[in-house]
Amino acid sequence: MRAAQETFHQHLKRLRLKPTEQRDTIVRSFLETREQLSPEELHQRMKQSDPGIGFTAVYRTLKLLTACGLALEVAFRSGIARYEHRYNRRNHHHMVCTQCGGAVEFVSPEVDRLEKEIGRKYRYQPTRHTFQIYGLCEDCRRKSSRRVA
Amino acid sequence: MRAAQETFHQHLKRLRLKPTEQRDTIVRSFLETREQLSPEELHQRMKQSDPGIGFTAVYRTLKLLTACGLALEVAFRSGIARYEHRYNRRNHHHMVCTQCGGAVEFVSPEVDRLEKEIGRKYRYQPTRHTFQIYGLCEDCRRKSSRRVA
DNA sequence: ATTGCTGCAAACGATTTGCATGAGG
DNA sequence: CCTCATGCAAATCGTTTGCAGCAAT
Repeated sequence: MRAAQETFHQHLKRLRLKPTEQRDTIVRSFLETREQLSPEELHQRMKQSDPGIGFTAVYRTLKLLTACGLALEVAFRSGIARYEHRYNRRNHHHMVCTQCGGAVEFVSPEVDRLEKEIGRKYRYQPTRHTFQIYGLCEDCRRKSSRRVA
Repeated sequence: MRAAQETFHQHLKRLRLKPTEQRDTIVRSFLETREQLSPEELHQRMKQSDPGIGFTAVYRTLKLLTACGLALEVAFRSGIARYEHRYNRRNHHHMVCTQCGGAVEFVSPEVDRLEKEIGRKYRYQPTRHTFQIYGLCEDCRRKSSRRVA
């Protein structure tokens, strides 16, 4: 956590931006949360630590976090951005339930291998990828089959 | 193509909706196009076949096409929806250049295998997935290294 | 002092919806 | 006829930006 904050401050310094109370509050809130958050949710979550903080700061800080690699955008539904932090987190992916919106994480080294392999083949320099599986989770499957019966 | 239109009409019938001139025009235009299209682009493309068609019909028809499995949403940049048709198309993925926005297609049977495997493991019933690789294409890499030199 | 930061509200772009009119069964 | 579809314009949603005042160097 210390280290991540350090990374963030380095990034600010590089861009000649200023470390401020609000930015630190937002970053701390963000790093503390294990799940993915929409800007909206993060903003809500911060009402406790500092009720005065506005959307603007949240959006701008998430952008900074993404730029320095501490946050990753994972778009589950198009039109709503979601972010998750990259600090102390294994490289993983999500399987998302299209009914209830819940998600489970899974790890698959093969996907990283594929990224490199395909990149080489088409002469791209790959920097990142998205991989998400959509479907019905067990609970929702049960519920929907019950509805039919 | 015939078959795809048939699928679409079946879907309309199921929902007690009406097959109309405009819907058919939009579907035809969409199926004829091999690349992914944003609703905006599809709307433009139809100015030729029927200049009177509005955004609304395009958006609504794309939604219907997605619902009956003929269209797939592939979100390259968040905030702009893009659709590609699933008719007579191998299951493929995209590698997208973050600089110029260009994309190449690639096919990887492993990804489909992974979908099933992970689904089984976590007791999901997977229906689809997204997999995209982002990076720099050869041209853009050359250009950006030249700029440094 | 200077430069950048903030929250607010207005602006924005993509998508959706309400409504009066027009087309399909 | 009755229902649904259409195009338009207005509404909406998430996100971005301009601005006047505040805070950090």
